[in-house]
Amino acid sequence: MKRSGDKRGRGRPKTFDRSRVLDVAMDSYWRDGVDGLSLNEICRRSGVSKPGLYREFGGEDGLMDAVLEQYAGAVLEPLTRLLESDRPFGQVLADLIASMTQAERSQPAGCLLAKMRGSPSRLGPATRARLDALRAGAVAAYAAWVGRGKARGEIAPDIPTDVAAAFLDTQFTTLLVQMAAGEDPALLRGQARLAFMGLTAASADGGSDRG
Amino acid sequence: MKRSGDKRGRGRPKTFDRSRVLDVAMDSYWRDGVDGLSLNEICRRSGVSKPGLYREFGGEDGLMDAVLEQYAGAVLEPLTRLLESDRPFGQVLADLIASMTQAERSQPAGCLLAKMRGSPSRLGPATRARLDALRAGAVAAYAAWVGRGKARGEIAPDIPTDVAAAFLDTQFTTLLVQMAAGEDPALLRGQARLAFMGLTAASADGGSDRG
DNA sequence: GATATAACGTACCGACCGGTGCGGATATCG
DNA sequence: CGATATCCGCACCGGTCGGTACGTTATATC
Repeated sequence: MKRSGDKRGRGRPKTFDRSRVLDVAMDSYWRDGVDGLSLNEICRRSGVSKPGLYREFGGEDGLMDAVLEQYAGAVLEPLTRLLESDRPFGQVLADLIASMTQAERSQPAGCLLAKMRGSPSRLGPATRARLDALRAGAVAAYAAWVGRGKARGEIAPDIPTDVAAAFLDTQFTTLLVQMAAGEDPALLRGQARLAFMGLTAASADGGSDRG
Repeated sequence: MKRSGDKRGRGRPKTFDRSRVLDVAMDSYWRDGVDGLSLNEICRRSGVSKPGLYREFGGEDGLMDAVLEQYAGAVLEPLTRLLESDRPFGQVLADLIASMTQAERSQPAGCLLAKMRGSPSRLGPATRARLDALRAGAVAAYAAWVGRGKARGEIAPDIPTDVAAAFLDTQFTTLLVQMAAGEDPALLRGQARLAFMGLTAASADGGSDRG
C-alpha cells in the first residue's frame, strides 16, 4: 500500500526519482550489459547517491530485479502480444525478424534477458529467479504460437511443439545477441531465413530482404 | 631463438612450468569462462606466483593470448581437419552435432572462443586480435566445406556460401554455448535437426537421435 | 671463496568494487 | 519555537582486482 502522491508524510520530502533511475538502469544494462557496469556507474549516470539507490532497491540484486520487472512490462509484454495475433505464422515470423534486424531502433539492440543470462555470476538470487520465470514465460508463449500454427497446418505436426518453442527462443536470442554485437544485419537476415526454413517448410516463401 | 633445454645459462635455474600453467589456464577459462576468473585464481590453481606468471606471459592479455594459441592448436586444428574429410556433407554434419551434444566428454563443454567473445570487456588487444583471426579462420574453413558440398550437389547452389558459412558458425557456437549452460542434450539435438533442415534439404535424412 | 647473473616469491601499490555509519537537511506536528 | 519523523549524501569499510618493487636464493664463472 504505497501512499498516493498528494498525501505528504511527516519528514523530509522524497526527491529520489525511482522511475528515472529505473529507466537509466534498464537502458544501461541493456546497452552495455551487466558485466563491466557497476552500481557506482549506474549512480553516476542517473545522478543518484549510492546510499539512496541502496535504500530504494536494497542493493544490486534488488535493482536488477526491478529493472527486469520493468523490462518485462515495457518490452516483453508487447512482444508476447504480437505472438497472439491470428495472422499467418510465417508472416508474423517474417515481421519479427525484420523488426529485430532493422538498424535504426528507438531501443537498444539485443535482448536484456540474453545479456543477463550470459553473465550469471553477477546476478543475485532475486534477479536469477525472475530471469528464469521470464524465460519460461517466453518459451510458453512460443509453444502456444507454434500450437496454433500446427492447428492451421502451417507447421508440420511431426515437429514436437516443445522443440519448436525452444528452437524459436534459441534462434531469436542468438539473432539479438549478434545484432547487439554489431554483426551485419543483412547477413543475419540471410542466416535467419536459412534457420527457419525447416519450421515453415510447408508454406516457405522468403520474401525480399530489403530492410 | 629460444635456447634448447640442455644449454643451461648462468643464473638460477628456471622452475616455472609454462606448459602446466597453460594447461590449467586453458581448462579454467574454458570451464568457468573468462569472467569471474581472476589472475589471482589462475595462480592459485596452477600453484604459481603472480610475478612469475607476469614474467612469463607479460600480464593477463599475454596469458589469454597464449591460452588461445594453445586452444587453436589442440582443439580447433583437429576440428578443422574433420571438415576436410571427403565424406558426405550431411554425414560429417551429423557426426559433429553428435560429438558436440554428447554428455560425457574428456574436455569441458562449450567453446572457449565463444566464452571469450561473450566477455569482450575483459579481453586485451592481443587476445582480441587472435580471437578475431581464429574466428575468421573458422568461417573460412566452413566456407570451404560448404563449397565442396555445393560442388557435389549436397547443398542447394542458391544459398550464398558466405551466408551458409556464417550460419554454421552461429549454430555451432550457439549449440556449444547451450551445452556449456547445461541444457538438455536431447532437446539441443532436436533443435539442431530443425536448424540444419534448410541447409541439407536436398538429401535430408535425420537419422536416429540416440546419443 | 668471491662475483655475476637469472629466476624466485613476499609484500606491497592504487583503483575500483558492493555496501554502510552517521550527522545534517527538510518537512510536519504540538 | 522545539520535538519528531523522514530522507539526504559524504566519507568511509573490507575485499579483490591487475600489476610491480625489491630483497632472496640458486646457479655458473672466475
